[in-house]
Amino acid sequence: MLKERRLEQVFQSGIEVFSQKGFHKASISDIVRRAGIARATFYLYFKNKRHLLSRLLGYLLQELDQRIKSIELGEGQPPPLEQLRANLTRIITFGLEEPQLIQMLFRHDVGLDEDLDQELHRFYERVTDRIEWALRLGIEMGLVRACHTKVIAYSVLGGIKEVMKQIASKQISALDVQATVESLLEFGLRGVLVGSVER
Amino acid sequence: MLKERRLEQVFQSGIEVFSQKGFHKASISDIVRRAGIARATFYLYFKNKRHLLSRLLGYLLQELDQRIKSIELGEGQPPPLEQLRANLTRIITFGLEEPQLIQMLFRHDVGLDEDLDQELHRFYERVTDRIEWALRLGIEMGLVRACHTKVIAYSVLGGIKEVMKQIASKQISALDVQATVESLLEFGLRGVLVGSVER
Amino acid sequence: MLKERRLEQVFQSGIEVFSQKGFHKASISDIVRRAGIARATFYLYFKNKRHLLSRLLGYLLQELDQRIKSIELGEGQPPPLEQLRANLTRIITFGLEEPQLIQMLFRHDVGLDEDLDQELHRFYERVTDRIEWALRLGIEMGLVRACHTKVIAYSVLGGIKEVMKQIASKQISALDVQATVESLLEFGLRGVLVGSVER
Amino acid sequence: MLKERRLEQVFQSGIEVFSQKGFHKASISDIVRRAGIARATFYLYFKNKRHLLSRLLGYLLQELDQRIKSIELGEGQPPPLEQLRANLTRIITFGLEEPQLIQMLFRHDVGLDEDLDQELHRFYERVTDRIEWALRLGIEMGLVRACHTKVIAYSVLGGIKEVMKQIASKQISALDVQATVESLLEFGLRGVLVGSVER
DNA sequence: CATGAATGAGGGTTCATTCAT
DNA sequence: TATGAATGAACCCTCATTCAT
Repeated sequence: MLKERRLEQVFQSGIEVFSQKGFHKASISDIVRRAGIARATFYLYFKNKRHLLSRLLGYLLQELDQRIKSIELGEGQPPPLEQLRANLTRIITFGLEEPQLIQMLFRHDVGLDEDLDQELHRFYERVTDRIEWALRLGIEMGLVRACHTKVIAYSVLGGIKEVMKQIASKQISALDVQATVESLLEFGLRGVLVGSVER
Repeated sequence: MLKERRLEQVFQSGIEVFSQKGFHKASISDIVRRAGIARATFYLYFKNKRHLLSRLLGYLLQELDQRIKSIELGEGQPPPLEQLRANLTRIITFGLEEPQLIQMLFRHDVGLDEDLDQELHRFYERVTDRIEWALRLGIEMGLVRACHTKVIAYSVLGGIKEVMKQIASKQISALDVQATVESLLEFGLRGVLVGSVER
Repeated sequence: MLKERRLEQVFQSGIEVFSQKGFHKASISDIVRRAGIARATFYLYFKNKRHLLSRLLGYLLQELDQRIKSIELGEGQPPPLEQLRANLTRIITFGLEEPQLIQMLFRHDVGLDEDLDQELHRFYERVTDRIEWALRLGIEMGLVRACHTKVIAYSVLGGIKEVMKQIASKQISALDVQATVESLLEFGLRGVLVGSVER
Repeated sequence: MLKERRLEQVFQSGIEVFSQKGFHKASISDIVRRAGIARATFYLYFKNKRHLLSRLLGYLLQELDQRIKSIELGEGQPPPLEQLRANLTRIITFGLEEPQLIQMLFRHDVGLDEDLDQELHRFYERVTDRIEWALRLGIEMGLVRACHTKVIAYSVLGGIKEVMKQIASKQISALDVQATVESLLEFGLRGVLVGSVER
């Protein structure tokens, strides 16, 4: 399975180079040099430079997607709050495990390719939709205060993104995943003010 | 004042092109064509392409900075909450007034230039520092719950950034600035759960 | 008029390189080196390599077209035979004057580009159509023997092309244009056998 | 005879690809894909791409050579005219039977390789030499009018080449070989004018 | 000051050919 | 023998920047 080995090398090199230099400044030379292969070999595995980035981002989004599970209600399910906590924990943990992938993601928010832009856009919309849906559910159940769900959803998304970014760039020493998750949860649920009653 | 007129045109063109295409895909041709000047003329006003972006981002950061005033305590000052609300209102309003500048900002978060990166980084640190400082002050005053101030600060920053991004790209119909501001405030102060006591 | 000078230089270099190496083996480097300009300068004048060849062949076909005048009947016109002779003379003379253009033409008979192929095809069809038309006219007038006009037309065309090719490559020492023209005329009109009666 | 089968397949594929795309645009991939063999296998049979074309053209020239027999005089031989007619018939027939080979030939008149050019050049010279020789013989025998034999020889060659080209590309519906041959013969022998006496 | 013309460095991609199995 | 994988040389083209007027 030499071939798979090669592919893995190119993937890894791509992640490193794209996360450090960004798509435009990353040259095929950079990537193949790091992967230890010849220039033309690259094109055996990928149609072109964009194709590699597309594959990498696709993989990343998939991994993230898998870590975000919809809140399920009903008998035998953990309480919603627990499910929320689990989601956050998985995401933050992933950010710690794969900081380069996360950096790569945040360097290519927009503007590379019609298709890629779309894919990213859809991913983020999927996430905000889930958040909004959860908020609406909470409102119906009387747990969540009536609010402008769209604004709050984007706000939540943005908060998580920024924290992930800082974690990925080691600005937050988030070795203590648990504390970070709890901070985020507390903030999102009760805000910063004191005096919120305990549930 | 012909010269200033020229400069203004180039600035405007730069904003438009950079916000639409991003730095790398934006070509000098694009900019000068839109500004109605000759290629070489561009270099009379700017050392190079990055210089223009640098100037534009510098201007933007300055504008943002001006709109974020430190919370001042003491007699004769409006209550802190009011000052917070005023800050948010100014920022959101600015995002509505200058969506292209905001989009330009978010397309160049990182990776263009050592110096530019630094400048942006410093700006965001200044903002988070202020947020952290305010949080700590609130904690001391017994208004704010003890928390991981760094995580919360980034979370707040991220939330505002994301909302600004959506406003700038018209995803949020934030014609009603006030409602958006209140939503953000409520969320940040009390979170989403019901049952928070009124102060 | 420096610009025109430049253009002329590129044209000339293109003719030389294309006629010697053919389109595919000719590199932009070859052309610009010979023209004494920088690589990028080439692209100020031509969209790409094919564009240059296209322009050159277009020019050539136009020149050839101008030298082939339709046989005009009627009072005050030179006799048809004379017009025929004049056409041939102009073409052969042109081949002597511009051997490289002719060689360039014959190196790119087909297969470069859908559009270019079409253009060449149309040119040759125009020529054969004229020949056929002249033959049919001659038959109607009782001057020309009934024959398979299409086959004869292609045969005539081919004969002239081959002679031009040899002239352009100096295989035929056609310094004596007149003799060559007469030979071709005689051959086409009366064939090789003796005993053809004089008209 | 598996090997011969392989070789035959490659030959056939080469003919098809070279005749359709020409040497430069034909890729080894095209050829091996069509032949149903692996890339490297190609190089077991041929030194390189040019080698294949060389072999194919060599074969073609040989076939053509075989079909052009020198005019033999003397007792027991068919009359010269008959021999001429037979030559033409064989050539034209061959063009109908193997149009792709003919197209391949005409796409590579010149400019591929020093050696190949030479070979083609020698072939055509051999043909024109034969034609010239026949013309001179005819002149000596009083059958052929004195003329510039070289020009006429090229003219004859060119006529036949062009007609072959059109036949190979189906532009002339030469299903009726006999008529085409007679047309060519008549034209070459007596030209287009009426009034040539019968021999 | 303003400009159109000119440039060279550099990038992505292709493809004939060879290697290792 | 047969092959898929690997290679490096070469090429076209773009573009930010400078020159000469």
